[in-house]
Amino acid sequence: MSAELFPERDRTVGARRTPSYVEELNSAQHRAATHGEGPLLIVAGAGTGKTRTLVYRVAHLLDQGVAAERILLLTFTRRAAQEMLSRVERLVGSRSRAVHGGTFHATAHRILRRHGEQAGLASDFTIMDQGDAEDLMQLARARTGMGEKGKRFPKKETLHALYSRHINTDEPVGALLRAEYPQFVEYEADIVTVFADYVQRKQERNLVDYDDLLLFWATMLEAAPALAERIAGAYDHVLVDEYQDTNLLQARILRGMCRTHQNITVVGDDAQSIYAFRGATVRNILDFPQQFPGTTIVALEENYRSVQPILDTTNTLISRAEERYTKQLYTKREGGDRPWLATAQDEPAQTRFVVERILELHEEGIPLAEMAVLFRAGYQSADLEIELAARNIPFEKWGGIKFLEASHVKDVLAFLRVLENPRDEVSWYRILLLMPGIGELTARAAIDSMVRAAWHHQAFAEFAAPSRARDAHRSLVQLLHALRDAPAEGEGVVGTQILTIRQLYDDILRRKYDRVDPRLADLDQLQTIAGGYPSRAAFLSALALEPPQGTQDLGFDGETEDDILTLSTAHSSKGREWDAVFVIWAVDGYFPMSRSLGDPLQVEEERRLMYVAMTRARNHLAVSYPLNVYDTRRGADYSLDQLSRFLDRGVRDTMHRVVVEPPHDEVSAERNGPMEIDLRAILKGRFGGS
DNA sequence: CACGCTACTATTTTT
DNA sequence: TAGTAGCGTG
Repeated sequence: MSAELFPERDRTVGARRTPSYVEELNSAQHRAATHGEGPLLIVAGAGTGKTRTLVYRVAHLLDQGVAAERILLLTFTRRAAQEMLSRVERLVGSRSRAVHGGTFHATAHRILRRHGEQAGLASDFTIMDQGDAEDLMQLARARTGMGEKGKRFPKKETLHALYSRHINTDEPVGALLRAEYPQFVEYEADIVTVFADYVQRKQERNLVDYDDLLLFWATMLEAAPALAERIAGAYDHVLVDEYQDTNLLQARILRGMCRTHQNITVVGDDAQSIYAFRGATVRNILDFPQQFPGTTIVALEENYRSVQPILDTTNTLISRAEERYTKQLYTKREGGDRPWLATAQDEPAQTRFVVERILELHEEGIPLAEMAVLFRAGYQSADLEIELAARNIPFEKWGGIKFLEASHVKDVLAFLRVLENPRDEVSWYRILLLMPGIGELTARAAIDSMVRAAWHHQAFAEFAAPSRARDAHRSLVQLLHALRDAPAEGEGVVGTQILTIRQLYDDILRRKYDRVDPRLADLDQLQTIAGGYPSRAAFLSALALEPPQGTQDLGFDGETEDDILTLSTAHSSKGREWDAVFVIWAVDGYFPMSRSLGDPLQVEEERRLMYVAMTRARNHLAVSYPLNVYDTRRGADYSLDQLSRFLDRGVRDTMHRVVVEPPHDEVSAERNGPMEIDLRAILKGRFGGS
């Protein structure tokens, strides 16, 4: 109607599908979404509609006539990228599909595949995930003879972490050693030798690690003007989510990408910075206005997620933090209960509390999919997982041990990798050691002979294996031969290749492991996943950058449930929200972790992590902790735990205290008189058990 | 030289 | 608990 009455006015508003920003955004969100050119910093507290604002901003840019393919949206996780892009599409339709969105690493990968050759990088490089990189570091450690310095020399994980920190932060190795690993300071020169060998090895084998992806991207932007022009020139607007979790290297990339324009939008919350361990620095967001002069700052403070009692608790918790953009989150959401603080006798009691409360809330009509249990570290949910499985409550676990880290999966992938990149020493080594009759020395001899043959195609076939390894050598040659002859591209080829590998490998697996079935099931799953990729190369790259979240044990296969409880590490919970959230193991030494206690900065990060976990809740929040922990690390005895230091007096005052009832079987034992004989303890005793 | 056995140890978080 | 370093045996 009004369109007919005011045709002119309608035209000035723009296309009909234009979202009505004013109606759907509050004034701060609106200001951010419709910001014009120039740097923009959106300081967005938890639950303040950060994603919504960013989504509308992309829509706004499209409406302003910016071509979709000239917008680059960088996020921290794949999930965030997918969610953002699909929400933009829902808002403005398919024209948004050309928006480039992804993680820093995935975007770097795309750019390197396209422009890497002009920077001296072979286009068929293989991406190593963290485990691969550590294995290669181990090789460097062993081959440089540094591993034999006695037990004091850092392990491959430590070496890799140190190397990665160095690349991501630009801090000199010596400084990092003094700050993080004072016990290894004396080995600085040796460590650098190992690093040099690692880098050398990486290049010879045509391998690229996660850090290289970012480093090469940044370097091309900074040191190759013509190349930088082509890379950065592809985009007119760059938007970055979770900016508080970027590191110096990523900041360099952003400066490079915005060298000709200043159209950079970053969104973040300094109170949710939780990735310092991988080089992220909250300074990036605190110093953004200095880095990009003329920055417009917009703060989002109205929380749409949580009820006020939850905000009271989380606001109090984070008010203890030191340096930050001060925000006081508020909400118009009335009512709601205070968060619970549940004291349990021990771990089983805590588990029982969580499960029973989940069932209770479920009875009240909250779907399992709207509930989550969060914890500091993956293993902390073990007891809960067993109980959930026993009670047939379907759950899905995020974070924790990943599918690809399982050694049997890595074994199978090693075969594919060798085919894809015959110089992949790490994978060769892995495969060779699997074979009966081949040990460390034979494996090294085989690799050395391949090196001498310049990794010629037949190099392995020509290797003169010692007699005890003859059979193994022959069957491996046959297998690789068959795989090389197999079609390289087309529907399902990778799955077929895995099937071929398993003709050899399944027997090895049965010999190597006790619990065979779940592992075989994992390989079935790997085969299924592989079926969706057109080529081996595509499959391997995708695995490094987009690891599947499949969990092996205790999963619920068969009928696919759609109402599933979420278990997640606090880290993996970032950016998500649920109706009801449980935070378990709120014990000093667990959350915060004991390892962080020596460093005030790390304790602060743990506090922010607790804040992230607790702010995921919309209506119900329960924090729980067991009083006694049976902990083998502290001797074979129960120890008394202390509540997490983050739940100090002031925070507790905003919460509702609950004490978990003792278990039912003890109650019934009391009814029947004292226990005369403990059958279970006797049985355990037979095996010298605990 | 491979391999099975035992003892030990270190155990976050993610791309 | 699981992965691994070290050791003894065949």
